[in-house]
Amino acid sequence: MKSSAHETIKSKGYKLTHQRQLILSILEGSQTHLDAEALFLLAKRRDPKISLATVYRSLSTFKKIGLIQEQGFGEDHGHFETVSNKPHFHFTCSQCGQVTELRSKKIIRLIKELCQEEDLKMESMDLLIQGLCPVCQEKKSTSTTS
Amino acid sequence: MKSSAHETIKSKGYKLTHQRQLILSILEGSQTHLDAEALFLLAKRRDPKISLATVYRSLSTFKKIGLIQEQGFGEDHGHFETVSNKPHFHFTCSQCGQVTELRSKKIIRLIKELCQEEDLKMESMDLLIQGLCPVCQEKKSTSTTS
DNA sequence: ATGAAAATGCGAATTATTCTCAATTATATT
DNA sequence: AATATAATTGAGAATAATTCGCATTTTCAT
Repeated sequence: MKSSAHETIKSKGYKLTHQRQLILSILEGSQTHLDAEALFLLAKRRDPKISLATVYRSLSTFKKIGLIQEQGFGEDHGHFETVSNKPHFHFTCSQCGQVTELRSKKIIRLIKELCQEEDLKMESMDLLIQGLCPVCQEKKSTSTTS
Repeated sequence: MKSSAHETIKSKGYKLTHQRQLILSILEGSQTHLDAEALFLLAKRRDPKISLATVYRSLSTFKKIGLIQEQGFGEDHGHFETVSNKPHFHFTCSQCGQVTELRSKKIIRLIKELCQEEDLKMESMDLLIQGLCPVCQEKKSTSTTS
């Protein structure tokens, strides 16, 4: 059975400090992808003494043990989210930036097969698709510019 | 018909400077994902006067018009590559960091279908998979540490 | 060729991230 | 519950990455 993130931290020999618990809980509770600064600001509301360096250190530790992943697509600096066991696909509109979550069991299965064929043990996957959302397609076809 | 990157730059109203041509040609010629600094160093070999700021500015322009994409996965800062019409899948080993390129016509087709179902017009896709490469799986099973 | 607007190079300014080190804290052991 | 010890933290300095400001140069339409 999959143990909680807390167990994972301890099982890897890291200490379960409450700064780490706090940061983790913020990441888990957030639907958006936070960057270090945003995370720091949120964390500070619950622990005004927490340091930005600790946020960075925690993120790098979490990343090392696979609790989170960094997303750097189209952004200027790193954004983080917890790794969910359900891999998801992000469609980002190149015009308005809106993100749509997609999912497909079939595709996930095929990707897993592809990895097995190559003898790669998959831990996580993220599919990042860029293009035009329905609204922006509409806009583009309306403004009939050359 | 798809016009070349040069055409794209001009068609978007940007000037085709030779710094931009140089940077683009390096990106196109490179198989790896370069970061701004590496790109700068390479560019300097052909144009010793080029400035790092120009590299950054070009990258951001290219990104805006969709010529390149930024990859920030697992790295500390942004890496870039030209958007190819052939989407590819990256498998990154979480232990050694080695990248394996994968490809699957079937998966690409399914992803396209998925987008069509949702009325999303795809421009590019990138599948980022993380896990253990064969070598690191071997290592892990050998060192039978609790 | 000429002029206007855009892009460049340079260094300074800003932001993002990492490091150092003394003080604190989590955990295993008693 | 108290203690030892090794990891972690906070604070700010140090470093790295990115952007900005502006004088000069270049592109491109005329």
